[in-house]
Amino acid sequence: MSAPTMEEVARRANVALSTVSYALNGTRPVSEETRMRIWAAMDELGYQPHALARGLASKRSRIIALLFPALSRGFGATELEFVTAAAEAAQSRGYHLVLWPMEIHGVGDLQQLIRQSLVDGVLVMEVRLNDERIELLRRIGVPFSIIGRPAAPSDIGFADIDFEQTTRDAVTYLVGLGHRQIAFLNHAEESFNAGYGPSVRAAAGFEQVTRAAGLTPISRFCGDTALAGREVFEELIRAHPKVTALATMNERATVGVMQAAAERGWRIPDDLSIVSLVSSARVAEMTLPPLTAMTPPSAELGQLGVETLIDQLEEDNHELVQRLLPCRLVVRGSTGPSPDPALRSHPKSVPPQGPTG
Amino acid sequence: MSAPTMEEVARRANVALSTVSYALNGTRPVSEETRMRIWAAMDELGYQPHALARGLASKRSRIIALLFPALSRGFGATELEFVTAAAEAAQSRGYHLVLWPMEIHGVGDLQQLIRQSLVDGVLVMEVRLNDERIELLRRIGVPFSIIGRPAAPSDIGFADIDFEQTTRDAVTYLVGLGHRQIAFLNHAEESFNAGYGPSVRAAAGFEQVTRAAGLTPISRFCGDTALAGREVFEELIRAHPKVTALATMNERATVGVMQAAAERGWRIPDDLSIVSLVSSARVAEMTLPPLTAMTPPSAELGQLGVETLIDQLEEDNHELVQRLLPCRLVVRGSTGPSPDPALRSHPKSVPPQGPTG
DNA sequence: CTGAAAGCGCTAACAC
DNA sequence: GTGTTAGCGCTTTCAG
Repeated sequence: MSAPTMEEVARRANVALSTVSYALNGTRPVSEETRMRIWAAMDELGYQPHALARGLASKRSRIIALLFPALSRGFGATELEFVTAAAEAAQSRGYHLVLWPMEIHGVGDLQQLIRQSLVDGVLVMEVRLNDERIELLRRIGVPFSIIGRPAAPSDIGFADIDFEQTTRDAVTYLVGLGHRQIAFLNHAEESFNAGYGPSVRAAAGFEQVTRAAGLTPISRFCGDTALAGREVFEELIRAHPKVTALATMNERATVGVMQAAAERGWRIPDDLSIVSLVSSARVAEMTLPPLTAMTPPSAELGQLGVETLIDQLEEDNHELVQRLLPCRLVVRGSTGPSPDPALRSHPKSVPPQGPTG
Repeated sequence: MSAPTMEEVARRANVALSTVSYALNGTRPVSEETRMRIWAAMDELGYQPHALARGLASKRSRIIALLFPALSRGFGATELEFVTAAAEAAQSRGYHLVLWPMEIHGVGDLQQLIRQSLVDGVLVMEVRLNDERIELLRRIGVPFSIIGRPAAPSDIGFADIDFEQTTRDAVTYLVGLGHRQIAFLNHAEESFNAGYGPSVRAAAGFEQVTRAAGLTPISRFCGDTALAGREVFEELIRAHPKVTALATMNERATVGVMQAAAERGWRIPDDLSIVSLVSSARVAEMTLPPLTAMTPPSAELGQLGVETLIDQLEEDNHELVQRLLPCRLVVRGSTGPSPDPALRSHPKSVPPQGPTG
């Protein structure tokens, strides 16, 4: 009933217990013949090494922790894909992935968890520019890699979406469609000020690309809600009536924009083009028309994050991996050639109408 | 630098190593005074028990595995919320949650994983009516609990959405709005035939409630894509032109329905009401109008699943927990009073138009 | 190339 | 109440 141990394997193969260990781990050469006998014994018994015992003796648990902020903003299908990919990558390298949901500021808990010596390393996601967790991890000396980038990532491995490039690509695409007055709807101002990476870097990318194209950058902060989207869009259009295209950072706000546009009698993409920066297919396909979006390489990031970490754990002189991956443009129905803004209808004829009306 | 051990704590508190262990686990009474000394020593040293050593000695790792199908259909925000809740529940009971992404049929891998004695129990999600994993788990003798229900769940703990009740509630709500011709859009026929629980049970619930209300049940299978949604809806309306309300199982199909309705010139909810069965807020709010939906109790399910499992692990004579939780109705903009079907516009005037048009 | 044996840090008898 | 000690199943010296 109980699982076979290495000792039983050794007895059955007529070798010393340690020889089985060596054969299993390749830590020391073992003659072809004995190895065969050992293998045979192992699968006759259905032997699997005991993970805890192995970890205790070797001081390497082969478990890594995925640290993620509990139910935070913007946690959706994209992040799930990421988590899945991370777990699969870990598994395929013989590791396990444990989930540590945790408030960004729950640094005390983190330390406790790590002191339990359960994990060899930590993968951190949703990293802020100045993230307490990074500093703590570094101080404790646990190997870790991160998804996202802190302010000065000089000496840590990371994988991140290239938000600057993504934003540039999106705007370049809009410019290619003939749009000249392009606005950028960022996350809320608080996020930006708090140094939230996507917000800060997308803004930088937008500045660059619009200036490089000889356009005037128009941008707004906007809370991650439909209501905020409506309000900000209304204000934006009043201030810049000639805007014909929008790049948005948040899907809920995007829906608000679409509502507001519809109430104005504007059709998408005929009167207004919208490209959503960083939207998964699942979400982008929920709107009418479906959103042209920059789709994040979630699976690649998850895999890359894990690989980076494991390399670091296994190789002594590993090279530091720092990778930026841009999102892929997926054209759906929310973008089209630039209209002549002067020909669009005016808002006065359509009474404001609630989303549930 | 290296973590303090129990021995150091014992020395510092002037007690035997075992006394520290007893004080820590409450396995044996320890006098108030010594316990205080031990506690003091523990937090002066910042002691945390070594998880692997403890697990090896006690034969209980305090790790549970979450078995989930890798990137399967319908895996989204809802499931993520569930996973997060499960991880939090585990953490708050002193357990860790490891992720085991795995094909439904990768039953051999499951066995290997379990033989490693890494986990005390397994939490299975996305359970099919006849799920190979359940049978294997039972045969191996690992404690487990499940989210979802297999065909004959007589002797295993589970937590599941009450799809029958959920569907009844949704239809009852529509009936209350005056609708009399209500159609049900199930998942694809293959899912149903494969015994996919949500599909089978929601269908049963729909039958019951419509008959009880003296209505004729109208239902269709429908693939989980917008295109399928459009096609099935068109066929449905041709066959049953008086249908004024729809209950749908899948969000993508729902979007297709909304497209098709819009092309017909029908307004939602004025000409057609839609209630989405089992949609998270995040997704339901992406459409225009936002979807009235039955929102799954994801967090509760995750927590319940973990609690059920841990109870089973810790108590000897645990009672079998089998819980069904209905979804909560959240009214948004896609439902309203029943229109007079005769007054709705006819499709001929509006040319068919692609989703990206 | 192989074997013997000393731990890894803790739990749980078994003593007193 | 507390102390002593034999493992848990494996890795890894140290001897051959």
